[in-house]
Amino acid sequence: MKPLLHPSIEDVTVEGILHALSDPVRVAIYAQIAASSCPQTCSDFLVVTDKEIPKSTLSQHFKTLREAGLIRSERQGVEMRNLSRCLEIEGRFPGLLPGILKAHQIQLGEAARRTKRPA
Amino acid sequence: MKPLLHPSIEDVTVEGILHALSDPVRVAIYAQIAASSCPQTCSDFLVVTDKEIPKSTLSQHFKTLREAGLIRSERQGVEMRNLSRCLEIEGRFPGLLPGILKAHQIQLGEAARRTKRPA
DNA sequence: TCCCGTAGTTCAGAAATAACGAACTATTGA
DNA sequence: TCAATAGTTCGTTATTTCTGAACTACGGGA
Repeated sequence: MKPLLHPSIEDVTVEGILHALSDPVRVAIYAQIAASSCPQTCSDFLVVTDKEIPKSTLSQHFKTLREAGLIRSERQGVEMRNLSRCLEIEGRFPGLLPGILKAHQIQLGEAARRTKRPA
Repeated sequence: MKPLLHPSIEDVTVEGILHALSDPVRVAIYAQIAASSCPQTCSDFLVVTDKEIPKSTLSQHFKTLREAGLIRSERQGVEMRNLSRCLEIEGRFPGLLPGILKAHQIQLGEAARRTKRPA
């Protein structure tokens, strides 16, 4: 099995980051990894946004996030620990990730309000 | 010909914005429209990032930006004037676009420095 | 040591999306 | 009315994404 690919921080591109986070499932995954202090496994996300995700699809999503430079994945025994590279990215592109995550939060809040008080 | 579609600001999504700006050509177009005080036409972008873009492709790129809510396109005589909706978006997702545009600028600056002093 | 269970990756075919040339529509000016 | 300019739409081709099935990797018993 090929070793996992982690781009060095200077190879990370804005387009790559935006593409990785332009998918609702991936941005939800990334937001949780970035918000959590302890690393998250893939299996923590078999259900995202009330939707079941096949594990092969999930694996591809993690690959996309990893190769965009957003997360670092390390094998820890039988499972894979994923943690955010937000500090590195903040050093290179200050404000980018906070802006995206904040916007994501706002959108989540609006959706919650809509379902709570429907019309 | 169908009238152009402009989503109302509450229908604009973070994912849509990120997807629209995850393409190098589109982010370059949008950055120029956002930076310029006067509206820009499609034809201003037949060459972007030193690459010729076929006009049908260009038209699709503008459609993507438009339907993501990033720009407003208005016919003015024979041409189409495009202007940024950044104020509206800033009202809904504060910091999102500035963060992305700033990161884009940083990346442009690095690329320029690399080609000026190669190796 | 040899299975077995769990966690995740890889592969391959199908489905969805994007690119672009050719044909079309809309507007202006001669 | 005709020609020229600016963009859009359509249809085909190319690329990307999704997902089930098969596979790899590691850990823990018997």
